[in-house]
Amino acid sequence: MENCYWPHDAPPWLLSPAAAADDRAASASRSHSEAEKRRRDRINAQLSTLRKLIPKSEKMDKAALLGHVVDHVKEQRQRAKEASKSSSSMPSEIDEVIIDQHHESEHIKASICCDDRPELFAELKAALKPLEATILEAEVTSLGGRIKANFIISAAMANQHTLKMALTRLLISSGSGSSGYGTRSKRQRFFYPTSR
Amino acid sequence: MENCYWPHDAPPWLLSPAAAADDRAASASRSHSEAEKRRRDRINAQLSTLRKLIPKSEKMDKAALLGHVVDHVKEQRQRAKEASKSSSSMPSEIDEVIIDQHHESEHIKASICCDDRPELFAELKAALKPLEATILEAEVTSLGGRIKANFIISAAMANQHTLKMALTRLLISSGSGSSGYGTRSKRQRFFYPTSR
DNA sequence: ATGGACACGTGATAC
DNA sequence: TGTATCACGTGTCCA
Repeated sequence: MENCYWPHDAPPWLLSPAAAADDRAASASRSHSEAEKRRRDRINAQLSTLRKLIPKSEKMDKAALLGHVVDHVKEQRQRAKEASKSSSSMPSEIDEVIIDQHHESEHIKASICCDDRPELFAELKAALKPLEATILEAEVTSLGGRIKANFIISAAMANQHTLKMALTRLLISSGSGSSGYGTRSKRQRFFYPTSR
Repeated sequence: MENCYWPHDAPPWLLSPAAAADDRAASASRSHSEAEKRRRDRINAQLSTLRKLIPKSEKMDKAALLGHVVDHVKEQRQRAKEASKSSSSMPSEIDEVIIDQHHESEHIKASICCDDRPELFAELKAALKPLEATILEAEVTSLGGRIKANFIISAAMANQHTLKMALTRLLISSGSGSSGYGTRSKRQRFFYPTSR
């Protein structure tokens, strides 16, 4: 820098000829740096609000902060997945049969939710037998006399309706009380929590 | 830049005297810019992994990306809060009474989980009456014959034990089956979902 | 040509 | 001292 003769200031003996060009260049440079500062401020503002959201992130490097942010997002992702999984595995008060095929594979996700009764497992097995469907995974959760069964079944997509029919039959026979397992109180026994 | 005579190269006629200083300066400047580039790369790497985590963020500005990241974190935080709240408001199969005072305030969080029966509300009210405790909030969730009641009570901390005794008495009278509401099956009816 | 977004090199500063 | 980070101004490309 010290070796430059007139890097920024124009020589005194010529002013008018290139003065206009110099002025325009200086103005452009000024607005350019100002715009760049505004951009930096926007980024740093978001970084600052991220610091408030992440615990113990004061005194952290920018890169370290962002690293903890990615960890935080991934952790929350995992928690959400587990929460939704455990929620979907819990029986509700609503009798239902859900058939779900996805991923273009030959795996069918089936779930049934109904009142529990001793013979249910046997009936379920009998209902699935004629479909020649092999059960890949099974998860059964029972709470307070209600039962929720989630299956992953290897079967052709054409069997979806048959499967749904078979499971729905179990629902109906459950509601008729024909099993003699004992009729439970018919009053509403589920209230959604009052919000706040 | 063009006005500088020898901004980076030393003049040919003097080499030895300040050459050492110039070399050290050049080396320092090089390592400096290299270190700075490494720092930028680290930050941009985290930014890049954040882009993979946030949907539809491929064509986004850096500042816009970070903005969406803060939104994402806030949303997930809210979802986690609601999920944990709705989870804690669901009755489990375990009879329990929980008393919890926090925040150094005079608010006591109390919860009871037991079999449901018609007179439970009245018994609860009767149990709370002698404590002269005013109920600030009440949230009752009932599922499959089980009930979970969460209260926020304004009472002195000294009453915690009395409150716990009163609520535990309700648990015991529930277990004795003296209410004649009907004895439910004693076989285990709750299985935790098989992991994975 | 005008402004936006990015990477770069540099001075300042803290440990 | 060197070795980190940060903000700044600039060059450059793109719409």
